[in-house]
Amino acid sequence: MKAETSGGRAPSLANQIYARLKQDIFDFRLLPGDRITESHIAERMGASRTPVREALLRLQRESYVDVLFRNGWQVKPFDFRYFEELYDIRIVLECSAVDRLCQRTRDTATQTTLQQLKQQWSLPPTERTTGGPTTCAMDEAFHGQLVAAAGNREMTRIHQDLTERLRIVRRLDFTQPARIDATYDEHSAILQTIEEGRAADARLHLQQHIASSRQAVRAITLHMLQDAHARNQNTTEHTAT
Amino acid sequence: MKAETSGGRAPSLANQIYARLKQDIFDFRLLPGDRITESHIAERMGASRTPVREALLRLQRESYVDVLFRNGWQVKPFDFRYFEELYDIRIVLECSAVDRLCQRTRDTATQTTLQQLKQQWSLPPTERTTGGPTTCAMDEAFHGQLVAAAGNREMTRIHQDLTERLRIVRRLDFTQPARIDATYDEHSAILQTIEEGRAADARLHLQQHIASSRQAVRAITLHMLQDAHARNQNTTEHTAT
DNA sequence: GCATACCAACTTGTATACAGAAAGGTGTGC
DNA sequence: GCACACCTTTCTGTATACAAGTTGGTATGC
Repeated sequence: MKAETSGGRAPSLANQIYARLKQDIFDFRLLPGDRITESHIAERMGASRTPVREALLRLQRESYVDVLFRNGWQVKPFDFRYFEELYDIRIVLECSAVDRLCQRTRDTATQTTLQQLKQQWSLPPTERTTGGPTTCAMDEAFHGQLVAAAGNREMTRIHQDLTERLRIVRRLDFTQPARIDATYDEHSAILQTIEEGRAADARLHLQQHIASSRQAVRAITLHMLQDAHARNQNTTEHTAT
Repeated sequence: MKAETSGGRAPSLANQIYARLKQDIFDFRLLPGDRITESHIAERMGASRTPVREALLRLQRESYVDVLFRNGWQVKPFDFRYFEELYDIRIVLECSAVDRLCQRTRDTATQTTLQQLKQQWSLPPTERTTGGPTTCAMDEAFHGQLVAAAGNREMTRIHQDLTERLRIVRRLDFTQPARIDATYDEHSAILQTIEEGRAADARLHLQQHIASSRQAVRAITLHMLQDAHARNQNTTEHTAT
């Protein structure tokens, strides 16, 4: 999972800066709409502009930031339609993966994967994890493994990409205990229907599962964003003068 | 369609170099497996290493090249499975788009798009274009518009990305007159079934259409590649000594 | 007091310089 | 003749210097 571009070596400065910047965006230290410059980041990270620029260009290609011609960079404003579209693509990709899995229920590798997942998600309520971040990572892994099991490596890559982009809003889904419980139940149901080869039902379960996550996230995101904005205005009063 | 990162301005050196390098790969001037260095490209393009590096990093993220740690760059070897996987993802995405269009056949915008496409593709054999590159571009546009009409901008973006990556092999499909004729017929059939709201049939038509393209391309690619390798060995005899 | 033109400070885009590391050739020991 | 070690070359990764251009403020004219 340490798939850096340089291979197994120590991550390059550019990669480190990339990760830190992304984390800053995720943790709302860099707010959507904020303006930033290469020099400031370079100074803050204790590096030169070159690796900073490389990181920013990568973040740009991943739609996290925009460059204004000779006028600095901007953290991309939140676009709810964008995230909902990503959710829809997830539904399409994962449904196709489920379809394929349903056709191959007799395949040994498929069975193994399904058994492993079942063991992880068919737990009684008392043994379930309750930590938000942990559950979030587990949920990501579940959907990722489902797609990966279908065997299309490139589709898996695209799905990982979607997962990355959605993480910023998705983890907010796992702050409510009710949603965590629902996740366990829904995952179990999905696995069960796949195992029985009922493709149509499995698709439906999956579709509803993802849709409800999307629904839950929408309200929370808006709230968090307003909160972060309020906090930001309290700490740094650059509105005066 | 001039969507450069810098906006409406003159394309930056980095973007120019990116485009030229990609064209070199497409035209088999850079063969899969070839080793290249930043300095050589910089010299050949009359620029410094900085924009060359930016272009290479972008090509790397798009799976055209790989970087070998402090040991140059390599044009990625042809991976047929990779291309077939891209074709499969196209099928999944476009089928979902067709599904959505079938649900919205009464929508005015949908009808307009369908009518436009129909006018373009429901031509008698005598009025059809026969030029390979032209037909290829038209085919790309057809499938792109189909996805775009479904309304998911992000899915449209991913589909464009797939189209870009597949172009290197896909254009080989339109060198045979029989395949061009088949394309016209198949596109007409797809549009007709969508208009009639027969989702299942439309999916089937589309699926077969893309699959046959994939099939046709496979053999041709292999042949072209061998050809290019042979030519390369004749012109540059770096095998001796 | 208002509008306009100029100027200075920043910012990105590009070029160049330097450092660390890998590969391949060369020479030496056997 | 063969193997191993060293060294030179070369290449990427990073830092720094320079060029081109935009923005915002200030001063001047009206």
